[in-house]
Amino acid sequence: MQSDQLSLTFSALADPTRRAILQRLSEGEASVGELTAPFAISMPAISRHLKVLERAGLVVRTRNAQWRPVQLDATPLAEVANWVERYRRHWQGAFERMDAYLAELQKGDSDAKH
Amino acid sequence: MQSDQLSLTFSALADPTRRAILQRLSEGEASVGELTAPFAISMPAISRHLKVLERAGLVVRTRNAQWRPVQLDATPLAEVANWVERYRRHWQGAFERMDAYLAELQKGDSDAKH
DNA sequence: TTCGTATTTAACGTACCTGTTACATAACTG
DNA sequence: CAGTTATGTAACAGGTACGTTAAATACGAA
Repeated sequence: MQSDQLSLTFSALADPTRRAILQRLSEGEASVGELTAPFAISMPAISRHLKVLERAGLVVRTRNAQWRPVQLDATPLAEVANWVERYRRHWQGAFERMDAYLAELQKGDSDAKH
Repeated sequence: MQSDQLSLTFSALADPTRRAILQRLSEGEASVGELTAPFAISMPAISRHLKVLERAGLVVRTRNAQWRPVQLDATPLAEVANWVERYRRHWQGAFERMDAYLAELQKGDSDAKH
């Protein structure tokens, strides 16, 4: 019951096979067979992954004779980038605190040596 | 069977309730009860959402008497930002093509009028 | 210790996810 | 048309996700 675009996109991206498919497609369109080859799973399984990606708007499928070339459509990723950017200051803050902590450790360390 | 960090993070983010929890936590730590209040679901349900977020490394839980304050840890989002950035040129490309298409439509339009 | 508050865990139901194999469909090819 | 190739759908199984209510646990206070 999660039909909003962002949820759809995130759950599509949650599967490593689907992310690998997107990466492959970032180098150019491919047929279902070509997309299946690198994986140890059956073509129907890939076909379903493509269906998920299509539903999330991450790929588009055209038709060329008996092939159904698949193309990347990265548009929904803009929304993801947008969403995650709102948290940038938080993780940067965390990294800075980590740096400070490490520096503090270092300091305590050299203190202890004297 | 998806144990890599990125998959864990994406699936944690795939749920709107969990994203809302993160947003709330971005304003400061909160107890489980405080996190439950805005939602129409039970506290056990929220507790399990927190477990998912914790497993993904997105929150940390401490202890304060009978409360278990929850804090945001946005660190895993850095990896998400990193991942999605690799596709920026693709969605920007798509937007540009869209612009070009609209411009073309516009042009054809005014041509037709003359 | 006993009670009240905060939270987690247990047990359960329902639905979805992801893979499989077998079969169906679509389009080219002779 | 009959055969081949490419892909999708059906039916099934096992695991996971997410919600519920009831019971257990942890801690503070009287």
